[in-house]
Amino acid sequence: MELRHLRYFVAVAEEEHMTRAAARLSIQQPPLSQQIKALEQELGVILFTRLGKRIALNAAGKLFLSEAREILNRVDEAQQRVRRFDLGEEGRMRVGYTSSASLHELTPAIIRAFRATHPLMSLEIEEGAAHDLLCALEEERIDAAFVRSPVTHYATLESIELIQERMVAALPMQHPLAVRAGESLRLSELRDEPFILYRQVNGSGIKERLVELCRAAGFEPRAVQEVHRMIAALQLVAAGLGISVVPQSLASIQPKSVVYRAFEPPATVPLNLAYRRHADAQAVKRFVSLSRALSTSFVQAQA
Amino acid sequence: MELRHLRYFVAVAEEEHMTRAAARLSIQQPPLSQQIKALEQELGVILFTRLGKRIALNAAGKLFLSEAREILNRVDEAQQRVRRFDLGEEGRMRVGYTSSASLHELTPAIIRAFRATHPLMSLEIEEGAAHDLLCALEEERIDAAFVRSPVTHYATLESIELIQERMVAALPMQHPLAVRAGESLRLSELRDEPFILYRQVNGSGIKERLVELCRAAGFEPRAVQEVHRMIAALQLVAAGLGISVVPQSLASIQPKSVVYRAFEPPATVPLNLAYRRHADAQAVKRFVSLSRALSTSFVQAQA
DNA sequence: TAAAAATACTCCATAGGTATTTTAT
DNA sequence: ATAAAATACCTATGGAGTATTTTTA
Repeated sequence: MELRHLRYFVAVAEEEHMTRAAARLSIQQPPLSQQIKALEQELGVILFTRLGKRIALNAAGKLFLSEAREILNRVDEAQQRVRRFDLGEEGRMRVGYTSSASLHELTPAIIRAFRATHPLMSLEIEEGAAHDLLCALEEERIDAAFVRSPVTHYATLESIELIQERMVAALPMQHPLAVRAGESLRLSELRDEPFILYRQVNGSGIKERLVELCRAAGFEPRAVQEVHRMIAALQLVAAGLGISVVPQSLASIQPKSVVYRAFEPPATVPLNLAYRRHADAQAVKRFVSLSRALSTSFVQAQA
Repeated sequence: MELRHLRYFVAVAEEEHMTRAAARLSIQQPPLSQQIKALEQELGVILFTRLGKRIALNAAGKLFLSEAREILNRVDEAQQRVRRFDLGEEGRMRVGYTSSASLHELTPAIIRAFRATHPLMSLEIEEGAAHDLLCALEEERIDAAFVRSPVTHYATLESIELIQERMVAALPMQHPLAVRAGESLRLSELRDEPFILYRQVNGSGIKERLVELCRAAGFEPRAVQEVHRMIAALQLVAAGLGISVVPQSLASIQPKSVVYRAFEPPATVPLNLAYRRHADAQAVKRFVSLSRALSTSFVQAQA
């Protein structure tokens, strides 16, 4: 049995007239009669009662008509769904982000824009540590991730840099360096300071960048405390336990009892969007290009 | 698109190997490759990633696979359903009966037997007056009906006589004729008795038969009361308001205060099974032949 | 080099067309 | 007498087969 048989059957059932049904199907009457006959033979069931000219469904035919209609509808739906999926309009998009990425306004802006432009897409969002997210990406548990770290150690992944965000020193109010708030600072001035850092295993990827920057400035940061979340670090800074270095976007979180100073030359950390190199779902490509577009206009708006 | 494309697609998706899939489908590899290509072209969507030898579903293909499987399953189910329906194994069977028919043990016996032998069939039962049931039959609201009346006035209907049931006189205990209980009676002896009859419009069809019998015996029954249900008639007999004539099977309903006497020669009323003359559903034919078989063996068991 | 998919082409099965007959109104 | 379905037969599209090339592991 082929869909042709179902299409022909539905036409005859609806027209109750072979010749009209044939015209509607743009074929001649005899082949239509033949195909209907072939269908009945394959099923082993008579579907129409032929009373001379009149041709009408019998009880079995009525049952089969509803089945045939549903099948044909389902075929149409399947075609539409796969086409829309291919265009990236329909389907599922799972996006992960690290906590520090979520604090930058660009991340929620991208999510909002994607949701608005892809209303049929089911969009799932989850927060996680950079390493966990990148593993999830490789294992196809998510489709894209906003992270601070590079993806160089993940063979199947690729990333684009959305922005380079400035980092700032977070100092306790009573700290000597806090006096000249508003003026910029050289990273090497923090050489002997006690650092509050973030745990590597659960981190967002910023710690590695910070250590890299310090080494470039000629020293190894001395950690007095390691915390899981950057907000916790700011609270410890406010309590006077040490200093920290955080992305600018975090400064708004903890404005009291903490003084922020920019660096000169600037110390920056990237916000990256990671995805599988050979992601074949169009939705991912759309998400990436939308992210790129929004980040570009964001950078231009700042300048 | 034809079902062939879906069948081929599922085979390739499951085998992840064109040549093996072709073997499974009992065709050669090149036409299979062509059909898959044609499918992808018609959809406008690439379903497989070809990495040299490897051939595997991409994201769109995975979506389409589940759709294709469901469609093919649905086609199989539709075929099975219509075949089973045609055999009378599956479908819907709506049976009506008049109240007097339901009181004869044969009716529930037939229903039980049909239910037991047709477990997939949804069997709907309803009680009603003979005329209403026969109209419902003509209008295809039910498929068969147990009635006492003939179907001669209904052009599209036909009926078989399941049994001829004896009628008995129902007499108040204090009635003169009740003295010789156990002995048979001649119908003409009831010539001057006050009859309790059943209303024609809502009746089971027995009243007409009774009037017919009385006329054959040379008199017109004199009705002192008309009731809707035969059980009500028996209650009035018990109360001494008059006499009645009822099918034997009703005697068990009201044994107290009523004396039953058989007729000689016997007065009988049929139990008929009515259905549409050109009913095309096999289930109806099965129901009729089952009823005929059970009634035959019932008659033999009595003899 | 072997194994598999793609390409090129050929063939034939069958869907569909044409002509005619049958049937019922 | 007409209109429609069925039957018979023919045509030709396209699905499937054969031969070959391309590709990659």
